[in-house]
Amino acid sequence: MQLMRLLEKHVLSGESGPVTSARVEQLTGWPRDTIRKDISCLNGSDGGVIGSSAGYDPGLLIPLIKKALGLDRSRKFCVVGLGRLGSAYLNFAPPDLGEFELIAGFDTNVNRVEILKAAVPLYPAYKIAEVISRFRIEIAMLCVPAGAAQSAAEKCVAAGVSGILNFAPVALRLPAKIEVRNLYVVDELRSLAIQMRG
Amino acid sequence: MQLMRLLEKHVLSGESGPVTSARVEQLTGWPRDTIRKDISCLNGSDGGVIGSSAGYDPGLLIPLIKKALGLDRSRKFCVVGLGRLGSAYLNFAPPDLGEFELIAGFDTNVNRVEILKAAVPLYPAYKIAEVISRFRIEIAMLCVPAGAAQSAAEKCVAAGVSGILNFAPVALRLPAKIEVRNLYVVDELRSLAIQMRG
DNA sequence: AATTGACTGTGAAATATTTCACAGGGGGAG
DNA sequence: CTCCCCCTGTGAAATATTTCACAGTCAATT
Repeated sequence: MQLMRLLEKHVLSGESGPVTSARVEQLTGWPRDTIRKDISCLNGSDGGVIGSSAGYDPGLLIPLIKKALGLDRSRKFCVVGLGRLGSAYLNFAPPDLGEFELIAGFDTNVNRVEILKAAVPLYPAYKIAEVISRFRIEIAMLCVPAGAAQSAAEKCVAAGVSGILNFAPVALRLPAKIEVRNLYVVDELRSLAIQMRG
Repeated sequence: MQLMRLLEKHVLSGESGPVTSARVEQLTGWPRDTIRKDISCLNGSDGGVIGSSAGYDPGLLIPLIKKALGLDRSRKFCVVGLGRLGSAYLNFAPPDLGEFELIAGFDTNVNRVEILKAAVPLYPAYKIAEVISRFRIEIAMLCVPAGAAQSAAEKCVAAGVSGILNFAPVALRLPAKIEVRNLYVVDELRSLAIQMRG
């Protein structure tokens, strides 16, 4: 009932025309029954129905999914730590604008801030508080080294960020109301290895 | 029953002495009951038991989890595409050796291959087949641009790779026996936003 | 205009997972 | 030595999810 959150991306994958549950199964590996069941949750209780005998119209389906998941408004985010990982994401453009908006990049190394080129302004780390609160940035992508992660996260939170995408292999300790999502590459390798064992 | 795959990392998080299910709950947010239940699956049918009234001994628990999940042997992997993202992971050292072993890096840009410094040998892309099969590399971290992902993946697979960690925002089409794990940053942002909506 | 085929919608059945509740058991304090 | 408290282990109950089966619908084709 909630995997449909991930559905979107694949449906978006550059195809046009209606999408069938069977096609989504091909693309994602999730059973078509589950997909239909999930999508059917979006059907209005008034009997309004999304799919037709031709499948689903992405132009109709995707906005509905987004609304259901609360992804129907833009959120501002920033990149903290402009090492290789962080700077890789500076050039990252979300596929359709209006969902997430990259506002700024930060690094303690003033040289980097001055030298790097990016489509958004870069600031030295001491301006984190100011910039985050000025622009009302909601999300921080944390790309700093493990040792710096906790304190950088705390700064962001103090400045008003309420969600963190954490690339540092560290379990952050933050107030419970702050949402954290960890992207540990080792864990992804592990998960992959487990799938492969099957 | 299978979330214990993710358990490891947090238990590993640099503490010594026994770990209780309540502590794991603090660290991970997963309910302690679930954790106990999951771990109890590892208990021998002969009545042998892992935990004690003090909690779990990580030195005992972790190897058991690894064995249960098939993570008790080393797997070789390589990085394909040495742009900012790929080169970021060249310096990436898995926390405990013996689980994953980085063997090589590849890039189509011969300059990069020559200039970049890394702890492992770097090769031009045309050597992918040779190197992967020579070293029997099992996993490829795919860090190439979206447009190059499909063909790079096919090369790796043809050379013998059976698992791919895909960082390119593209749905790869590969034989079903190949395990693919996609790391789409946008999707992670989305998941985070959904959690935040709660 | 009727027939065929492919697709969705959805209750009901089958599974899987999570939560509960409580029976041990061990360690430390007194 | 005994009591107390905090732990695990685990069946059973409560939920949640997935799978099934099939009725209903649209579109294209003859």
